[in-house]
Amino acid sequence: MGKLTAQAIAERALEIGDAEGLDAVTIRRLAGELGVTPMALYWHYKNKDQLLAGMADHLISGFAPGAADERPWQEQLRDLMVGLIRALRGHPCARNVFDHVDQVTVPSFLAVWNQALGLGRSAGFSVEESCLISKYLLQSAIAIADAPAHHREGQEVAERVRVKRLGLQTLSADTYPYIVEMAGPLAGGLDPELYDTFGVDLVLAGIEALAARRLESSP
Amino acid sequence: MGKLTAQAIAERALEIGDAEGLDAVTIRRLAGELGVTPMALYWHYKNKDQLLAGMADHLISGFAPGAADERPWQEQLRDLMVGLIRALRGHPCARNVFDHVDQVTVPSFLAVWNQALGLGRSAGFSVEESCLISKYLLQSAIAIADAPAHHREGQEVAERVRVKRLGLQTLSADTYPYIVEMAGPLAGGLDPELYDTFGVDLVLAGIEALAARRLESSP
DNA sequence: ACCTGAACACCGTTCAAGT
DNA sequence: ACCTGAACACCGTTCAAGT
Repeated sequence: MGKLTAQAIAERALEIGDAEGLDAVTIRRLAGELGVTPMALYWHYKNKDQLLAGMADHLISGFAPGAADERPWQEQLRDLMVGLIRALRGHPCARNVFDHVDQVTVPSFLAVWNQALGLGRSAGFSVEESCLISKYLLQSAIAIADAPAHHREGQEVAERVRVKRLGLQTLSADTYPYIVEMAGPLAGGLDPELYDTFGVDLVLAGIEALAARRLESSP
Repeated sequence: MGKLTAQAIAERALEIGDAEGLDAVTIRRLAGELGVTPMALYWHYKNKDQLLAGMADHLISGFAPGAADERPWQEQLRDLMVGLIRALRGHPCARNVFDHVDQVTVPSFLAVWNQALGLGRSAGFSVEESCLISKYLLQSAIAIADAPAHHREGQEVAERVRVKRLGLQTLSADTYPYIVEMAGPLAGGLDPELYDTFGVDLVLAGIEALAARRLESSP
């Protein structure tokens, strides 16, 4: 089979993480599946944090944002967001990976971030505001990509949703009336289409609204 | 000293997590600090996940949202968000805790969530939309509360920000021009005031904009 | 009800050594 | 350059036993 390379290790780690959760991604387990000694991995990654960063980089590596063009910034920001979501979709452990990683050490993520920063600036936001907007947009994209509604519609995930819904429905309807009422959608039974469009719309609507406020206060 | 109770254990765990990071919160370490055998903790929490849920619950327990009143929903949603942010502020490990916990198992979090759901409904959003909005608002609040700008202004955190900024500044200015330019604010050197107000404004502006769109499309 | 002691099956990582 | 072997200092958790 293929040679043992940093890339191959990260890919295998993602397979394990997607299938069994990030906790199952262990140096020893990973080495075992790759038919190698645990220490072999330390040649390619100097520790587990670096491996996680490698996984994060691999997750985004397929999505290189094109150079900024002449279209309105709203459109480009939306493309960036849906592109990122699409790249992370199908990797259930993606969000978990990014939670454990210092995003500043992930080159492909920095590339996307850089693009978002530029678009924020061109929308008329200050340096500080652009930082906040971009952080917020990227974080929201990661969260949206993590929608349970989209994870491979396996039998066992449907079962987990069912259990979760039942758990919510059996809560006290006096103290948590709305939770009980909306147990179905809350547990993950949402329309995937709506989840994506609505989430992206929400983020972009907020950014656009603040951009408009900026313009009217300092014309 | 105080008796060994689930509450006391969660408090001590939060102290460790806030001071040294969540990884330092270990059953054995925690038991040691409490002057007790590791197994003693298993009487109060049946496993570590339950302990983390207890920590999450303790984080929010100080913030009980008042019943919904007659004020406009925008105002109440804002109060809910800033209240949650204030409750989590000063607990650097809060975000990490919530990342590891199934939020549905945290009663005090469910109470806040329930409130947000109700306000979403009263804003005219559908059941599904209210679910998405509330999830999004709560998640954003947790992220905003985690602002590095707010963590106890200790010497060592200032040093970490400096190192991070330098790391960003020494990146290739060709591939990441905006990142390099905005290294300062990106590394965490933002005005705390701006961070909060702008973040909350962003989320609420998005929600309000979508509420307005709903009204005009189905009057 | 509340806690201890000993044991099990794991971790990440270092360090010296092999080829 | 790339990988192995043995060892260290940890983990979470179970299970039987104490009071």
